[in-house]
Amino acid sequence: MAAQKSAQPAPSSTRRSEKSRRAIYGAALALVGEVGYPRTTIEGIAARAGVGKQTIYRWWSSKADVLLEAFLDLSEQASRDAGPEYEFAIPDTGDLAADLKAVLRLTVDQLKDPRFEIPSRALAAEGVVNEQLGRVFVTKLLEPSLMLYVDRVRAAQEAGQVRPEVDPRIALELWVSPLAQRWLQHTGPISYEYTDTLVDYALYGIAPRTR
Amino acid sequence: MAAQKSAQPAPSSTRRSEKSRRAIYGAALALVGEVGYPRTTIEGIAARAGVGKQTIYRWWSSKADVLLEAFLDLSEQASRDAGPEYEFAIPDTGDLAADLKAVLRLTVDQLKDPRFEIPSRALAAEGVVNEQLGRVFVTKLLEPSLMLYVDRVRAAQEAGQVRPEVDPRIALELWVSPLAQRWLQHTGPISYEYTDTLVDYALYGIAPRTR
DNA sequence: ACATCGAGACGAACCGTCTCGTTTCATTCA
DNA sequence: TGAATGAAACGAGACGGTTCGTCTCGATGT
Repeated sequence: MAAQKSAQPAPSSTRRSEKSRRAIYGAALALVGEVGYPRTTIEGIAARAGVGKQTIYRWWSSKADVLLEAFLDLSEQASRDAGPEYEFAIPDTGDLAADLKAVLRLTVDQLKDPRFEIPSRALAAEGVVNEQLGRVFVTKLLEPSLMLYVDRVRAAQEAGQVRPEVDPRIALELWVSPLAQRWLQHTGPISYEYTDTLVDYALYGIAPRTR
Repeated sequence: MAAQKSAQPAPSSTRRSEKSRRAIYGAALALVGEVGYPRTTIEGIAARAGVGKQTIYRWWSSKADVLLEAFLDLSEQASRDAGPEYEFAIPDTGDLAADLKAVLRLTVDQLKDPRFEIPSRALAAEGVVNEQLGRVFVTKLLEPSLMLYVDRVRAAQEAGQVRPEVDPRIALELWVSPLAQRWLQHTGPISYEYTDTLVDYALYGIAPRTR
């Protein structure tokens, strides 16, 4: 379960200090939350963690890389805390619209949780400009969540609630992307009413229903 | 037409050197294109523009601010080049789906134009993390384009092609946001087929059409 | 034993501020 | 009209401060 290995680091060794690793994660997340991403420095993280700078440079390639792993660790920890065998998934009550609305409401709450907001904003921003990091961010954090929607949409297709020729991977973007963009770029407010509306539009379209 | 005034700067005066301003815009855009945003520095811009650092600090508050105005200037210039009285708008042939698909295809092309890609990526990224700049970016660049969709959707509503209770500002996000997210976060490929599909899903929904 | 550890010195790069003379330009006055 | 004037912006770059990433140090711990 543990041991994320990044691309380049891998100097070698099992002598690595677990205590330092955790202290670095904690310091990085704390600093980003307190002073923001741009003013979070490697030197600051090292000092706060009570660690030599070399210990950071030995195992990570950049500030963004440290924060990415710290955030991945936080996410894993959070999902472990949510229950030992609780696997997050989208409910299937048979009513696709209701299920999607329920999950999106949870997402809205999570997007507003300050514990997640600043680090994920920082990572998303870095990913926009740094394609390599962006791909890791998307692959490890975003894509797994999106696949849950793919599964749920496929189930709905089998239940005849979604047209069979619809591509689930594109369909999910009809509600995920608008929410993501409003959050990321501050292009509009985020509310339960908003996400409910998105689901309705996505399912039934904006054209008149009786053609 | 000229004279963008930023929020704070305003030291005073009409003695401002137009030549320096343009040289700074050019240097900023060139550097961002060549070495990327993070390695573009104020000192670098000043040197490249043949300008003293103070001249930059006098008129702009940050690297992001310089680049934002440079990009705004580039956009204005581009739309002037596109024709003296050519006002960009969404066509209205009476066929909403076709009109949207046509405009989105143009957008796809533009998103892949390297002249725009790197600076707008950099600005979008900065806007994610820097809310103040983000709002200017959204207000001055993004929102005006989105309003064109609002107008077109409203026309479609009057023509009975879109349900009257639909909120046009939310409707447009069904095709704009997915495209924006794929581009910004590299979450998927961008193609004409993709945007065509988005329009179809948005207009008619993903649920079976005959209920 | 030996690689990693905490600590911090080191030069380089930029930061943002601050003088320098120099240039530019609106105003003043011949 | 058209030279002289003076204030503000200008190019250049020195300056101290911060952070970078690299590099020694013993000390630690496995």
